[in-house]
Amino acid sequence: MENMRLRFAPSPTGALHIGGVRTALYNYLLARKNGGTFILRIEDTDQTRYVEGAEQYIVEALQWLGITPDEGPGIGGDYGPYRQSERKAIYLKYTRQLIDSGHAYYAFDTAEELENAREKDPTFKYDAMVRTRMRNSISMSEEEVEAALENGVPHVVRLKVPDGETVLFEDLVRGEVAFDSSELDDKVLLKGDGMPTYHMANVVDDRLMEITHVVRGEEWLSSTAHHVLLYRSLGWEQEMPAFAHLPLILKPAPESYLDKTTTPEMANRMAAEFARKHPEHAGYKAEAFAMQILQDKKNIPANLKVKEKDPADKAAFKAFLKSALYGKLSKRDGDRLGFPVFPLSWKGQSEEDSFIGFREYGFLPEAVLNFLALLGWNPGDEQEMFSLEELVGAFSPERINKSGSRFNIDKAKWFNQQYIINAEDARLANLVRPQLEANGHKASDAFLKGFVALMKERAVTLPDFWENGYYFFERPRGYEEKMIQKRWTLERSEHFAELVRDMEALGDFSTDAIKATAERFMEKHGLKFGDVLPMLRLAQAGTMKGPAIFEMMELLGQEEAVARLKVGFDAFDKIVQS
RNA sequence: GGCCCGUUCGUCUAGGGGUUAGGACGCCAGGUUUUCAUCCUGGUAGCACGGGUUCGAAUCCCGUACGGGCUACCA
Repeated sequence: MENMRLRFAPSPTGALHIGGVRTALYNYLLARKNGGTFILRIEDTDQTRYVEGAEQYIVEALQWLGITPDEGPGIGGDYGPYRQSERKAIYLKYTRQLIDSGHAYYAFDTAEELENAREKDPTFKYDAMVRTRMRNSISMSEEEVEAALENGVPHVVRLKVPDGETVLFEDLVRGEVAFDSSELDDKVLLKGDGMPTYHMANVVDDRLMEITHVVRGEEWLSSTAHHVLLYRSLGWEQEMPAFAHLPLILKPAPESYLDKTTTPEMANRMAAEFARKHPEHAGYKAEAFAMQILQDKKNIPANLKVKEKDPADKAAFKAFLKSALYGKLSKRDGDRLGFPVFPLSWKGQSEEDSFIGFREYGFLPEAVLNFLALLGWNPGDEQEMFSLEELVGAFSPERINKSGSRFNIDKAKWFNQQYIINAEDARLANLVRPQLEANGHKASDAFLKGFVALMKERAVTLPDFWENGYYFFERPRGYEEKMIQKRWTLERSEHFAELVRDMEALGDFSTDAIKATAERFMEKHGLKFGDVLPMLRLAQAGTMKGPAIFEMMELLGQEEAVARLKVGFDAFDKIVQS
């Protein structure tokens, strides 16, 4: 298709959720794949939910991931402005057009009146049936309406949804979707404060910005019928964009994070949260029941069926547990489960509203991208590793899945490990340097590059470099005693003193030379690799885990490596003596 | 409750009338490695259920169950 134009249209209400990032990614991929345009549009029509810094966050997050818009606020483009708050006059114009053409009407019902109506009848819907008995320009006389408008009576504008029509549209992911217009309510188009609702602003902007494809989350599927009606009423049915509704990202499967130790903890947390959120059920001891359900993991879904005969407390707790365990991935899940669900860290007004991001957790952007791309889409072959460029080439909306996918942090970590292993040493060195500095260390570029080269196969996230390899920068904090008790004797200690002298005398402290020295030593005293190398390792690192010991010693340098041998072997003596 | 969408190993998924139901993560075992990790080999585990259509159904149809979304002057 020529001139394909797609947009990512987030609302600046806080940190951009990982699901939003995926929506942005899919829009970007589709646009790039077809040589089209990718637009960033800020949907800031809700003044009450506007959050300072959220727009900046969105821009930064997309930038970190390399999902760069062609048009947008701060970028420019021929279809601006790209913030909806700056387009008020435009929405007003089209709202008037809808009123004039009889597709929309003024409604003067107050929020309280509507609330009351809903309280009386929970199924209340502002539709063709009820609009004739509400206070609006359909039920009122022309004079009454004019007077109300002139007197500044607060009002909204609603879409006049036709009765008894079938609204059909083609979804790129789901195929044909049908709604009976009698089921649809008269959605508010223009709010009391003069701002448009999502529905109005979205449709108007998509048309004016000549958007050809709307790719968005499944939560919009239900209101798409309204949008189709809006396009029709505005006379834009021919230019209506194609729709693709993405499946949701769901919470991780409880089976993946619950084990013997976390289950009681989780049960207590769930019970506490339930008590906090539902004071009406205070006194109900939920812990025991939560344990019972969580322990029998395989049966969670079946068990969670809420039966009417259950006592109210139990039924309410079951329903609560179900949504806490399954359902859409939420902001709080990150903290609760100990991994990020946001691209970047976000510092909100409170602790409650602050979250760690993938970047700060130690993920590489390409790993996040790769993981996210495959959550709800697949190329149809068995390729798993994709660069952004490769994704552009392989992407096709037809291959987007219909059902929601559970977030799986283990898979994300695996991708990250793969990308770390394949990353350039110089790049990793720069990413790791801040951690050293935070711990009061400095290192040369050459040393750092050597360090990451030795450690990168052992790092899943960036902080692992420091946490598992701190001993490259400071002396071991202690020595794992088990191997020392097993292999070290005072008799051997005397032999090892000889090895220290040999190492100290070495003119060329290269890996090969160190190795040759160690081998000569072993041969002379009838020792095996297993007798000597663990001792060298422990003296250098304090732990049995780590990279190749001779290479490690070369990187540390002769002076430091030999010093560590001396200090270490002395310590070993004390350990076996005590 | 109503409307809409969905359901293949624990998870992400391929497969869309005849397949030993394939791959990846995880887990387990073995190999390589002085250790850990990487890497390699193998294993574990799945078509929600009930009807139908058909010679034959994971695949098509209907129903049920389950899951999700929407049901605001929020997006």
